[in-house]
Amino acid sequence: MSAKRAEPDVAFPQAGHDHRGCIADALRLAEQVCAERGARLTRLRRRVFELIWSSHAPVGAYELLRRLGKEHAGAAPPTVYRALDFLREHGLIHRIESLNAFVGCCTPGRSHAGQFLICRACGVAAEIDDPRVNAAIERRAGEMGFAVHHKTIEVEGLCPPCLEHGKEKSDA
Amino acid sequence: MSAKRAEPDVAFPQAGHDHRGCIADALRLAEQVCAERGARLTRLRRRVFELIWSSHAPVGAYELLRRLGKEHAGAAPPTVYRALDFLREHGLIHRIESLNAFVGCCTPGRSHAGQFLICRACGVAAEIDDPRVNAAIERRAGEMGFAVHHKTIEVEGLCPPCLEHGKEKSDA
DNA sequence: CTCGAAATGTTATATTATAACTTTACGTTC
DNA sequence: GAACGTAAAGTTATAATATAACATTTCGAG
Repeated sequence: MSAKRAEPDVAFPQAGHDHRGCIADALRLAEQVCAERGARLTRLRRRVFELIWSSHAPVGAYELLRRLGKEHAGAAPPTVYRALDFLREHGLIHRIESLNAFVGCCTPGRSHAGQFLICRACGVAAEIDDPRVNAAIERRAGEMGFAVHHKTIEVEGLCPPCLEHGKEKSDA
Repeated sequence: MSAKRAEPDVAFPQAGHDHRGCIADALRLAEQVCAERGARLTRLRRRVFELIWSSHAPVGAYELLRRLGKEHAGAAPPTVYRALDFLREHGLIHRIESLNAFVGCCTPGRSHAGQFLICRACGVAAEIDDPRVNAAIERRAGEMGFAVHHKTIEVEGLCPPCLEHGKEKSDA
């Protein structure tokens, strides 16, 4: 289904990358994670997961609801939020606090600092998990006697393709 | 009015610190910044600013509205949001994305990466501006060809006093 | 098959934020 | 100091995001 992704997909996708493959890979990983944990990736949860993965740009809960509603009668806000809660509990997606939106996790089961570079032109969020950034934060926190529980690192700016083409608001 | 703060107040306040002094200092700095910029720190804006500074814990817009409402007839959401917009434009406060809340800036006019350590027990947010954290992020972004525009760095955990006393939900 | 727990459906509402238009305040010019 | 223009604040309505609470359905374990 997919030839790419020998390594975690941490870069910004090139135009015309094999996105069908991204989705398939993500779904396969999600199934694997859920199987290991005995978590039930139901039809609804899987569908929400696919909708989130339909692009590399974070999606809002109500946008998911709109997309879901067309095929799923009786979908209401709790429908979506519960699926999102499940997916987050199992590390399959992340919430982008600065956008009130959700994006697929490229490395479920792995580290998980939750660091993102987010393009303000195309909306794409690239998950990075830079050990130097983590170390710098842990170090400073340690110096101040602060016990770190969770980090939110969201960097807004322009991704390489958008910098080059000077384009606005397309999608990936 | 205040003896403390020869240096920016970047640490977690000790119990019983001179908070009146914090407010007075913040207000003085804000007046200075506004004067330099020809910005009008009106009575309303000043009052919202004081309310934000009434603690070191970020405050929600509607909480500000409730506090304001007791003394300011006809206060409505736009009243507060417009004041918040003004204060943010001039770098006098920060928005904490992960809390949908606002907190005073300790170093208006200065650098401004907007990095916070936020205690999940007492709610206090300490603004740090760690050059190593900044450098690590800039470096990674540079390697990826990403042009950084704005960083959101919010670290949740336990501050030293709360770690020691194992206490919950007081305030500063 | 039955039971119990987990998932989902359903209705209502809380919380956060902004749009759009009106009125008031206030500095500037004459 | 009167007239004007702009910035600020008032006012009403509504958009966008999120959760509470209870009913029903699904589904696997036994």
